[in-house]
Amino acid sequence: MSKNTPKAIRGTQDIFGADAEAFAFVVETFERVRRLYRFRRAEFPVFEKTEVFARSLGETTDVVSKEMYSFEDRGGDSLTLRPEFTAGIARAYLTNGWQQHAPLKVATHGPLFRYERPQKGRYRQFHQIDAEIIGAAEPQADVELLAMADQLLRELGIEGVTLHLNTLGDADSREAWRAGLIDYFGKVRGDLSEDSQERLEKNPLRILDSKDPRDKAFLSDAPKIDAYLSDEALAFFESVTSGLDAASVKWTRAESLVRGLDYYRHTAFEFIPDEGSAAADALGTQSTVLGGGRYDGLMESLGGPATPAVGWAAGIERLIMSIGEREEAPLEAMVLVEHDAGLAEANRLLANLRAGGVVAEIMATGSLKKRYDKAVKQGPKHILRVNETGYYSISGEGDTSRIVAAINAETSP
RNA sequence: GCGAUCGUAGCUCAGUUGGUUAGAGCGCCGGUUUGUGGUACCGGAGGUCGGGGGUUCGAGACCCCUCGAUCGCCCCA
Repeated sequence: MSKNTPKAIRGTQDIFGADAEAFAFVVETFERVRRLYRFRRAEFPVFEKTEVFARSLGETTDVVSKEMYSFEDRGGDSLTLRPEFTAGIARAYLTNGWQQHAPLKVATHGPLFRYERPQKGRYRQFHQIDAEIIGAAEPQADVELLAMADQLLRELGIEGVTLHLNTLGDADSREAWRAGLIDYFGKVRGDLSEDSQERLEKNPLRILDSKDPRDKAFLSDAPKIDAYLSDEALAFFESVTSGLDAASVKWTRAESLVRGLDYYRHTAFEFIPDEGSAAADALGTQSTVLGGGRYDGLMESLGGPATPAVGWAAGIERLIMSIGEREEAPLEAMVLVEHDAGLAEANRLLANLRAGGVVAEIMATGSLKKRYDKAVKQGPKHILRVNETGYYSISGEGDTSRIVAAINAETSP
């Protein structure tokens, strides 16, 4: 490679071969499952006005303050490449008058952008599948959304992943809990890690999942959300869990599972690989494979009416790591042109084979020996030989009926 | 933003305490053998050793800077 060949942008990836097949498998499976649950397909802009994210995520969050790809366009507007789906979908819901479709179930997928240090399972351009239910306040929506996620993971063949479930309560419960945590951790502030001392100011809930041993000593006695839940919030959570049980979605209570963003209420969840599972090994420390929650506070932050909603997103790259590589479609028929005079006949054959649904390739360059060598290396089930007089024989084991039918088919006009 | 490890051919890597024209396997191209199909053999192309400075008679190797990769921390899917 010449030194003046431009390199790829840090944190981006060129996906090819078995990984690309796995990527397609994830998207195709998601599309199939999403139809079963009647989620409607939607596409959204890759960039939005910066305020869409700044207002919904909160100016002080790490994502907004230091991880967004923001730029000024030629008209002087500040735009941002989407760092997540939810804010843009909320904006679309409000600006398009989609209240008329409420409760609206939407599914989408595509690239997202975050200026972060790349590491295992994290990229600056990454890809997610995403599902949201907007305008539904009932716990039934949470149940349906989670059932869909659970079925998707199973259909992807991902084993050893468990739904970790928590509730953050309604706005009042959440605030009271937050105050309780600040009070509790504030008393031992000096003994906390530097990171957690900072979290105490910015994001006290996050202290709960600190990995620092200095913090862990205080976690077991920390106030629990359950002590602050209103009757309504508790009833909501119980409806969700009983619904999951009825739908046989396995889950485990995760009292320290929280969300960094303020707009989350009630249900919060992540699908996390069990310790020691193959998926856990494959994912390293980026353990969460699918996560989401209820975000009843979001629409108002964008100037819309109070609108309840739940959603989740899953990183396609992480799903790929959990399911491993996928084979490309096997080659069924290799048309081997022994003599250049047979090229026209070979092209006729190829057209017929492919029209008949047969996976076919042509080999027509190099010496005769090279042609056979290269043809064999591609592992075709059958080789169709063509010489200067045309097609003359087929070799290989197994059923050839589809191929023979295609060979003999009338040439399409 | 912080830390650790690493960057040699298209790919995977070797390269002894610094010492002549930087190597191997695979892949690619050409050829020989073979029964016009997986074999074996012969030959060839392909590297300013990530980039830039420095130390030295001499740097792929040592030092500094920089870019990138990988794995952690923060944050998060």
